[in-house]
Amino acid sequence: MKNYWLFKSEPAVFSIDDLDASKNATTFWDGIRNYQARNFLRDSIKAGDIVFFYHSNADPLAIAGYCKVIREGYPDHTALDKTNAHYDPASSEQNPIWFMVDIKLIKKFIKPVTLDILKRESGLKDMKILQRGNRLSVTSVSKDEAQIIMKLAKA
DNA sequence: GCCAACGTTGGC
DNA sequence: GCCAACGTTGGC
Repeated sequence: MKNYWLFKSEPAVFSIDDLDASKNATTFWDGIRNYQARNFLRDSIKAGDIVFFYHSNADPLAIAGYCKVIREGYPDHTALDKTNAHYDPASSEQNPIWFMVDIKLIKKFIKPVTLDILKRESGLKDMKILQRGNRLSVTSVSKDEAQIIMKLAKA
């Protein structure tokens, strides 16, 4: 069964346009250093799942498009790279702590679905991203929520 | 730039 | 194992 997710990214660091410009519009989602998000990446996110791409710390704050998971969880090699900002000395090739998936851009929304719009939609009031204080950068999205978001993107 | 919320760290 | 201190996130 196909599941839905939402990944946050600061466009100043990596935007949906950066993804669009990547080879095959595909990237590995590296640098996640939070255990709850790691567990999703390692255990729950499956090939074929849909990922909404959210721009945080941005203008506008919005879901900018969506992607498809084309490779399931595998070790995040940036954790082993001493020169990388996300280097973690506790991780090793034998015992990787951090994981990532590969995603491919499917569609960049013509009109991004802004946070304001999401907030006004009663069917989305339980979305993780709308909960006060939620900082988790990888969250699950229900099928109903996903359908509403898709509809809003076409509106 | 502010600051609330949260996860992590480390002393005890 | 508790919890205060700290660093980070991210909307405003």
